[in-house]
Parts: sequence; structure tokens; C-alpha cells
Amino acid sequence: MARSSKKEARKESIITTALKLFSEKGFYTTTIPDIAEKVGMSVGNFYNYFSSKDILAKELIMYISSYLGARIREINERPVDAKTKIAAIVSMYFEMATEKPEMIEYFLRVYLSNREVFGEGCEGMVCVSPFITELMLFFESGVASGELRDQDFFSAFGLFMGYLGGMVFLFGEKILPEPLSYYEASIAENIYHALKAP
Amino acid sequence: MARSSKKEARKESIITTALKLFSEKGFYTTTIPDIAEKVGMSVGNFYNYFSSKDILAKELIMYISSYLGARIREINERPVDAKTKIAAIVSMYFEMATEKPEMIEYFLRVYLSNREVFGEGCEGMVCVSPFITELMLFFESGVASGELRDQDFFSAFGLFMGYLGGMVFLFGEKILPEPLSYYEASIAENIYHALKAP
Amino acid sequence: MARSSKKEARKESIITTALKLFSEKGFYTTTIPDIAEKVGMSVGNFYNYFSSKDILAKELIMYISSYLGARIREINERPVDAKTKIAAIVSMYFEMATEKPEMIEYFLRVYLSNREVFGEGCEGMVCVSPFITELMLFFESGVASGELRDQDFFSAFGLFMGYLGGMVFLFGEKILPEPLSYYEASIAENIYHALKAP
Amino acid sequence: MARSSKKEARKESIITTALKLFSEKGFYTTTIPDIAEKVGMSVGNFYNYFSSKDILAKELIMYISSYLGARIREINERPVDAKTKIAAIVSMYFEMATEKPEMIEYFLRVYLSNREVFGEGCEGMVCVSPFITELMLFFESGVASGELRDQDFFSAFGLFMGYLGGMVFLFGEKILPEPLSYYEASIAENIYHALKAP
DNA sequence: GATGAATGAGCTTTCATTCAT
DNA sequence: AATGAATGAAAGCTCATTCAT
Repeated sequence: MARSSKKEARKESIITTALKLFSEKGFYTTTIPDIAEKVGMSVGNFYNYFSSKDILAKELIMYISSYLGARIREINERPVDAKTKIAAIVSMYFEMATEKPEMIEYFLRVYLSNREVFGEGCEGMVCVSPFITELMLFFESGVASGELRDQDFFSAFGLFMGYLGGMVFLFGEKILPEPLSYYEASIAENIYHALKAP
Repeated sequence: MARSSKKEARKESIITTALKLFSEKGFYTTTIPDIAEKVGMSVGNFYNYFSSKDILAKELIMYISSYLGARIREINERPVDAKTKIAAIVSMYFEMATEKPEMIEYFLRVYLSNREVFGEGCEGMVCVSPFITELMLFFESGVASGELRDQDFFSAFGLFMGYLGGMVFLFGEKILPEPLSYYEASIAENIYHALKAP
Repeated sequence: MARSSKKEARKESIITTALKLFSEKGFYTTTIPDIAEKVGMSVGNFYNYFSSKDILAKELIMYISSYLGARIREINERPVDAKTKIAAIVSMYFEMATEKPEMIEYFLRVYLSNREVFGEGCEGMVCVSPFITELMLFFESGVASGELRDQDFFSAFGLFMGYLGGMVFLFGEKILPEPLSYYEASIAENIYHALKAP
Repeated sequence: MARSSKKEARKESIITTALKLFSEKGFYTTTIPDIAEKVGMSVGNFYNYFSSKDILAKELIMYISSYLGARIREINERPVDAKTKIAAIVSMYFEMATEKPEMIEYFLRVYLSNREVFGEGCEGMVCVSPFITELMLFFESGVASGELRDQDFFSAFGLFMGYLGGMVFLFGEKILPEPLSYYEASIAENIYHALKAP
């Protein structure tokens, strides 16, 4: 147990480090030696944990998707109306982008932009399904309760993810004159207006 | 004159080809030999037109930004209300994404996701300003005429670009069950609801 | 005693497995982890039995040579003429190549083709002497009895081993249209004609 | 023309060098840097001539097979009897093994012993057919003229190649007490006895 | 005796870029 | 303006071997 838990910890450590490096420097400009060195491990040993760079990348996106999915699920389960949930999701997303920017940056800059890497094994949205599923549940329950307009799911999903992603991009590029939290309220409002039932 | 116009044509040909390759295969997986070969030119000669791969990448994004900016300007100049303009912009954007996907894909997958490359020379939004400027003009005139709510520009900009970009991503990943045009109306409506004055 | 016999069994198990893997996949493309895994043993423990990959290789060839030598000795001891012995040797060799191909394949593909590995410790024919010695005895007794022409030993030895080895190669490459046994008679005849006294 | 002939010369130089190194040190223990250095070329440039180590290996065996085939064809065309041709082939083979040992050593130690490498692209005997074809022609014409016994081709082929190969092996291992030429006559005689019509 | 994580040197291959022609 | 051979640094990955447990 000491054995396996130590190995588990080391694996976790690679995940954290790789996430940081990939999201900061990009997938192709981050090398395995970079990662190994920052973890404090030999290059050879890295491959005892992940059998290739691509496989590491795929495990990372699944890790992130589960994490994000869990955060949204938690919001979904609250006994509040859709408007409040929207605000909570925006707030949570921006908080993550501010405090753990690696995750969202990885999602936006590595996962979405490097098809070649996530090709096989991540067809469609498999690698990202926990997160999408939760968003779908949120939307459907809002429609069911009559709060949200019954529209195509992808129109709604694109709005949510594109909008939030776009803001985080602008933030990451240091283009926004204010911190993300500054925009929270107006964005939540915009989304609510866009989705609410007439 | 014949001289320089031939050179200009050759340069244009590199731009077109590189755009296609970068947007299809990504920046790092496209090599200079790839580009040169497809243009029908030697590798050495390529460097007579662009002094490095990075510089080519930067010229490309400026080329795209000008093109997109011009298309929006043309819409801005029409004597119609903001709601109609929104519909026209969405329509134009999706038409481009469908017919000349290279441009928008390049913007989303190469420009937005490879900081390292566009670092110096494209600080802030310089490389993309023609396009942003036009969007800003659209928004300001809508506010001035009382049609749109007076809100932070970036909240509005992020909505526009993030939303449209997100949809094109989903389309590019072949996740959308319908063609982009199918979503046009509902997306324009969502944007209008999000931005309109109360 | 239980101890050491268990160790002996484990060592035998490594030998058998390594023989199979080396002869199938080649020396350099077979790794110690490959062997250890197939034996059901840890990599570290492997080194308690053989102190290096090269040493394992050398022990294998000696193991094979002893085995082959013993089979020929047994034929040598039969009270029959040289012609019959030739047939018996050919038959035994092909039978082995058909039923335990590892041994002969190892001899042909690993031992004969990887000098670097068998360099020191196997100079000349030390690692293979039991087998050669027996063949020499066969030849000398045939000459002594007047059945075989008195010629240079190596001319005769090369004929024997080269011919049989060549056929097994062709067989291993699946080039022979028939099973080895099909050629047995004509090959024994060819060898006999080549060696017999005028 | 100057261009391409210079490139051709450089390619020839790689072939010669690689042949020497592979046959001396083995396929896996010879590295691309080894080859490049000995040719006086950068590692990168090597790949402008051969797109992989495996492909180099395959081109080498075809090069050798053509060469050997041509030498045998020349003998086949002489207006002499089969016995004389056998002597000529043995002599030619041993001369090559003595003066250009790389070729025959490569054939024996690299081609015959590294299936993995010559797998696809060299199925059956495609990579070696010019040489085999000539030997087949020799044999068939000997049978047609009534000089040689009509037997299975592979029995005869294995005798020829195995025997000669075996001798060269012994020679390469420095096991033969005499130079190859010493054995020439007796070997040609053995082969003739083995193959001749009764 | 047994484990398997860890090391580190080295391998094949790639590619932006240069430069003699 | 045009060619493409040449460079060299660096990348991803492998593997025999060691060693703390």
C-alpha cells in the first residue's frame, strides 16, 4: 500500500506539473525532459507512469473534465432557480480560471486546438463528456421548469462555453482591463437574457 | 512592375497555402517543406518571401484580421438597425466558416492557442485590431442609438466572439448534428436578447 | 536441496523462455522485461539468475550445443554404416527444427549472426564445441572405415552444417513449398554423394 | 547533371560505408551517427538520402542481390559444362568473400538474421530475387543438358547456398585454418558429386 | 530470493534555417 | 529569384542495469 500510494502520488505530481507546463507553454513547446525535470524525475522514469506524451495529454483532459463536471453537478443539485445557477456556474468558472488557470487554459489551448493529439481515443466528445453531461442536465431542467426557452441544445451550449471561454482567453491575454470577477454579473445577466423563456 | 507583381502573386500563394495547412494540421505539425512543396517552390526560396515561420504566422493573422474587419465594416455601413446587423454578422461569420474555413480555423486554433508564436509583435491585440475595431464600432453605434444596453465592451465582445467561435469549434469537430446555418437564427436571437436595451 | 532445486527450475524456466523469445524476435528486439514478464518474474530478480543479457545469451548457446552434441553422440554410437548415420543426423536435425525450432533458430539467427555478443568467452568455437566434436567423430570414423573420402574436415563440416542450416532457414522463411521431412531423403543422398569414397 | 551525379556519388558512399559497418558490427549495433560520421556527413543530411534505417537496409540487400546475380549470370552465359560452372561459382563466391567480404557478410549476418527489419517490402524472396533467379537458371540448364540429376530445386539451392554460406561463416569467425581458396577445389567437387546425374 | 521504481546514456528521427551554386 | 543539400540541436522514446525496500 505504501508502494502503490507513493506511486499514485508521483503520478499525481506529473499530472499537476504537466498541466501547468502545457497550459503555459503549449503542447509542442513543452518537452518530456521539461516535465521530468520539474517533477524531479528522470526522463526514463516518466515513461513508467505514462507510456507516451499523447497518452498523458489524454489523461489530463479526462482529469479536467471530471473535475469540472463535479463542480457543475454540485451546483445543479442546489435547490435554486436557473438564474441563480447560471450565476453560480459563471462564478465558479471564473474562480477556477483565476485560481487554477491551468485547467481551463489546458482545455482551451491544448485540448480544443490540437486535434491530432486527441484524435483517437477522444472521438466526438468522449474525453470531455462528464463536463458536457452536467451542462446538459442543467439546461434540460431549466427548460423543464419553464424558466428557460426550449431551444436547440447546441445553441445554448455554444453560448455558455464559447462565451466563458472567450472571456478567459481575453483574460489570459491580459487584454481585459479588469479582473474576471468584474465582468461576472454582466455576463451572467447576458446569458440569462439569452436563454430565458419569453 | 511585372517583376513585383509576380512576386506579390507568389507571396499570396504562400499565404493561401500556409493558411490551409496550418488550419488543417496545426502550426507545429505543418513544416516549411510541407508548405514549400504544396506551393511548388523550393524551401530555400520560401525564405526569400518570409524570413521565418513565426513571421509567416504573424502575417497570416493580420491578413485574416483585415479581411474579417472589412467584411464587418461593410455590414456596419448598412443603414439598418442593430438587430439586423447582428443577424448579418452571424450569417457572414458562419458563411465564412463554411466556405473558407481556413480563416476562422486559423484564428481559433492557431492564433488563439499559440501564444509563444505571436508573442512579440502581436502584443495585446495589435495583430487583430482591424477586426476588433469594427466590432467595437458596431457595438458603440448600437448603444448610441439606444438599441443596445450600455455595458462593458468586453462583456459584449466576449459574448460575440466566444459564442461564434464556440459554434465553429463544435462544427469543426463534427459534433453539431446540423450545418451551421441551421443555428443561425437562434444564435442571432440569443445574442440580440443578451445585448438589447431593456 | 529443495532450495537449490527450486532455483534450478526457475533458471531452466528463464532459459526456455529466453530461447523462444530470442529465436522468434531476435536478440536486440527481445528485452529483459519481455523475458521476465513471460517467465512471471520481476526484472530485478532476473539478475539474480543471470548477471547480464550477454551472459544469458552465452549460456543459451552452450546449452544448445550440449543438447545437439548428445543427440549426435547417440547416433554415432549406433552400429551402422556412415550412410545410415547421415540419414539419421539429417532426420534428427529436421525433426528438431520442426518440433523445437527455437534451438536451431537460435543457433542460426542469434549465435551465428551476433559476433559482438559472443565475442569474449566464446572465442573460436568454445561455446559450440560439444556439438562440433561429435560431428568430427562421425566424420573421422567414416573415413577410418573407408566409407567416406578422406578430405579436409572443414570442407565436410561446412557442407553438413551449411546445407542443413540453409534448409532450415528456407523453412523458417516459409519459402519451402513442402515440409522439411519432404526433402530429407534427397538431402541425405546429396550429402552422402558429396562425402563418400570414390 | 553535376548536381544529381554528385548526389548519386554521395548516396553510393553511404551504401558502401553502411555495408561495411553493418556487416562488421551488426545492424543494431551500428547507429546512424556511426554511418554519418564515417561518410563525413551530418546525421540530418543522411535522411535526405534514405528515409529510415530500415529502408537503407532494404536498399542494401537489393543492391547486393543485383550485384551477385550479375556475377552469376556472367558465368551462366559461358559456353562450358555444369561442372566448370560450379567451380566458377564457388570461386567467384569465395573471391568476393575474401575481397569484398561486406557483401556476403551482410547477406548472411544482416539479411538472413533480422526478419523484423526486412519484413514488409521483402516478403518471400523479393529483395533477393535477381540472385536466386540466376542460380535457378544455372540449375535448370544443367538438368536440361543431362549433366545434373533432376531433383527438387530447393534441395539443390540449399546445398549451394548453405554450403558456401557456411564456409564463409567459418572463415569470418577465423575458424578455418586455411584461406577460403584452399577449400575451393574440394568444395566444388563435393557439390558436383552431390548434384550430378548418376 | 524477490520487487519494480529509478536511472541515464543513447537511439532514431525531425525540422527551421542557411548557403553555395 | 531560385534551388535543395547540408547542418545541428533537440525531441520522443527505449532499455540494460541498479538498488532501496
